[in-house]
Order: sequence, then C-alpha cells, then structure tokens
Amino acid sequence: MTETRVERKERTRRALLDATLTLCEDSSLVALSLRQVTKEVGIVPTAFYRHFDSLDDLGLALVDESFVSLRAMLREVRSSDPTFRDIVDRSVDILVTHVHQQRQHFEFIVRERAAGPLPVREAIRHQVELAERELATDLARMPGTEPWSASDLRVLSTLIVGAMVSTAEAILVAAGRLDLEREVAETARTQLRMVLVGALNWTSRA
Amino acid sequence: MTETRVERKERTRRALLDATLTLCEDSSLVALSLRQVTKEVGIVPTAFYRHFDSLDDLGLALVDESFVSLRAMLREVRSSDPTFRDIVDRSVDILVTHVHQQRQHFEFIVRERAAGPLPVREAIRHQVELAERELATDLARMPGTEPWSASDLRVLSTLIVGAMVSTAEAILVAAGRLDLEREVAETARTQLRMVLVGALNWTSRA
DNA sequence: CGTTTCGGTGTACGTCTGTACACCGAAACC
DNA sequence: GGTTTCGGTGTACAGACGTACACCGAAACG
Repeated sequence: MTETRVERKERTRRALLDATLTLCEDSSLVALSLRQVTKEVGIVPTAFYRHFDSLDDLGLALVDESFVSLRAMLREVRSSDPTFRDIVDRSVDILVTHVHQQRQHFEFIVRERAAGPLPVREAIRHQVELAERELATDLARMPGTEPWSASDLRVLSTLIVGAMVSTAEAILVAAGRLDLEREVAETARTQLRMVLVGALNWTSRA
Repeated sequence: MTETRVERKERTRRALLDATLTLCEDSSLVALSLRQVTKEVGIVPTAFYRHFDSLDDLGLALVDESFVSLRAMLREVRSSDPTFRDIVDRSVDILVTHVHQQRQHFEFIVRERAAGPLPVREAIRHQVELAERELATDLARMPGTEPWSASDLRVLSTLIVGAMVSTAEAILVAAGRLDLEREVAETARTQLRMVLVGALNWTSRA
C-alpha cells in the first residue's frame, strides 16, 4: 500500500505541472509566481526546488510533454490513407479531436509561443520547425509532388503548419460552442483544399 | 516657449505608452507592473492614474494606435496596381517595411494577441476580423473572382491574413538578420502565389 | 488678481514575491 | 538496525507590488 518514494515525487511533480497549466489558462507563465503554483498544489514554496530549478525550467518540461501528444497526433494523421481528398477531412477531424483532448496543452503552446520566457519560446519554435520538416518529407512521398523543389516543399509545409496553428487558435477561441467550432472546421477544410489545389497546379521555378 | 498644460500631459501619456512598449518587449503586459512603467518614465506611481485607469486600459490604447498604423499599411497595399503577379511582391515588401518601421507595435500585437489581458485579446481579435472582412471585399473587386461565393472569399481572406501574421512573426524572429529576412520574404511571396494559384483554380461548391 | 483646476509628489499601508537557512520524519540502503 | 538520503516544513527577510491620502505649484480661468 505504501507509496514508494519515487512514485510520491512523481505525483507532486505532476501536480506542479497540472497546477501551472491551470493557473496560466488566463494569463501566461511570465505572469505566474512560484508561490501561486505551490499554494495550488498544497506544498510550501521552497519545496518547489526539489523538482525544478525555476518556473522557466518547468515551462520547458511542459513544452516537451505538449509536443509528445502533438507528435502522436501527427503520427495519426500520417497513418491516414494518402488520398488528397479525404486526407483533408481526416486531418481536420484529428486536429479538432486533439485540441479538445489536450486543451490545456494547446492553450499553453499557443500562448507561450509568442509571450513565454525566452527559453520556452525558443523550445517551441524549434519543435514547430521539426514538425514542418517532417511534413515536408511526408509531402514528398505523396503522388503528384514529383516536380516540386525541396524549397517549395518547405514553403508549402510552413504554410500548412501555419494554417493549422491558426485553426487550433480559432478552436480554442470558439471555446466549445459547437456551431462556432463547426464553422472553424469547415473553414480549415476549405483552406487546406484551396492550398492543395494551388500546390497541384504549381510548377517550381529555378 | 512655456508648454501648454495639455501638451505636457500628452507628452507624459506618450512616454507611458512608449515605456510600456519597450518594457514588455521581452515578456508581456500581464507580467508588467505599474511601478516599472512609471519608474521608466520618471514619474511617481500614483501619477499613472492621471492618464489611465489601469494597465489593461493602457493596453487597449496601444491596440488602437497599433491598428492605426496597420490600417495605413493595408491602405498602401490596396492602392497598388491590382495585377495578381506583382501585387504579391508589393504586398510583401510593404509588410516587411512596416514591420521594421513599427517593430514595437507589431511585437506588441503578436504577443498580446495570444497572451494579453482578456480585454486586450478581444480588442485585437476584433481588429483582425475587421481586416479580414476588408480584404474579402477587396478580393471581390479583383478580376477572376466572380465565380466565388461570399463564404469562399471569407475563407481565403482568413487564410491570407493568417499567413501574413505568420510572416510578421517570422520577420520579428529574424530580428534584423538580413539573410534570414530575405528568406522569410521569399517564403511569404511563394506562399501567397501558391494560395492565389489555388484560388484561381478554385470552383465554389454549393 | 484671486480662484480653480490638475499633473505630479511623498508618505504610508498591507500584501505578495523569491529564496536563504535550519530542521523533520520516513523511505531507502548496506 | 543503524545510517543516509531526500521530499517537504517553518521561520525569516528584504524588496516590490497596488493604491489610499494629503499635499504642492503652476497653468488656466473669471
């Protein structure tokens, strides 16, 4: 019955991460104090340092675990049938589902991406860049992309990732109102189709 | 020689706005204290209330003046020759120029859009929505857009505005390194062209 | 010229901040 | 079973925070 020591430590660590996600739901990491977090968890302020060097450090941990779930999402998209028409519908569905399931993580990333502590911003930027690169190599495997240059592939994947980030933001703003969300999803689908139509009619230039 | 009283007041007001823009360059409004701002300006904390009710209030003023300059930019784009090919080049040039000239304002908007105080976020979202609507009506006047539905126009303008926001963010991240900026600009041009190719080959559905 | 207006001052408060330091008690270890 | 390890405690302090209040001096006003 007695909890092992590492289990207990892991449990408070999780509590710190969760409390931080909850507390910065309507502000930002940079506006959060160590004392607020520890009070929410129910430990004394100085105990915080048994787990993290600083709030920035905790922020980096949150970035890591956010992108673990995000990568799971991307893998799911990638395992879809590679047919252009319904890859759009499935991708948007998967995005909507994951934003709901991991709402706090997505909110965290969207906020701290622009306004977080510098190391956190850099970590997020790096992860987004990795996602763009992965998408570019995926696109290269799809039929019809043979005439594209490597640079065009990067440009297209940057555009798509950007549109998906915007869509995620819009879903978060919709905040669960189903009619708004349906509208956002429909917009995202149309945007993706427009972009794909553009890409298929695209011819790289030297 | 003696400065009139309203002039003097306006001068400190400006100083407060400028100090705030500078101070939240690497954090956010929500992480800023009234005392930091007044110290930077060189007045006593309580004097702040002679100008604004709160930091949020000051933030709303910054949103307003940021979008004044942004609207100036959009007007400049709109006055361009409405030919698809070089409207892209000119739009991106104008965007790059304005991001440089109004660097602090763009940084402010990009940050507070996602992480600012709630009223500030809402004000920014509203202004962006206005910009999207204006772009949609502009697009409707361009040749070749006759077969598009109103909803397609909105979807396209949302996509373009989103891409431009991403581009502005990328320029700010490039932080003046000329080679990076050229790359960002080139990416933005290609993205816009891809989107326009997609749009021109687009046929609205019921 | 006397009076009012008002941007800015200075003091004072209770609260919250990060963190230093000494300490505890039980799980973990040999 | 004695010792070590270590997550969590409690006290303590110097500084920053928002803001209430009484006040000043000069421009603005009649």
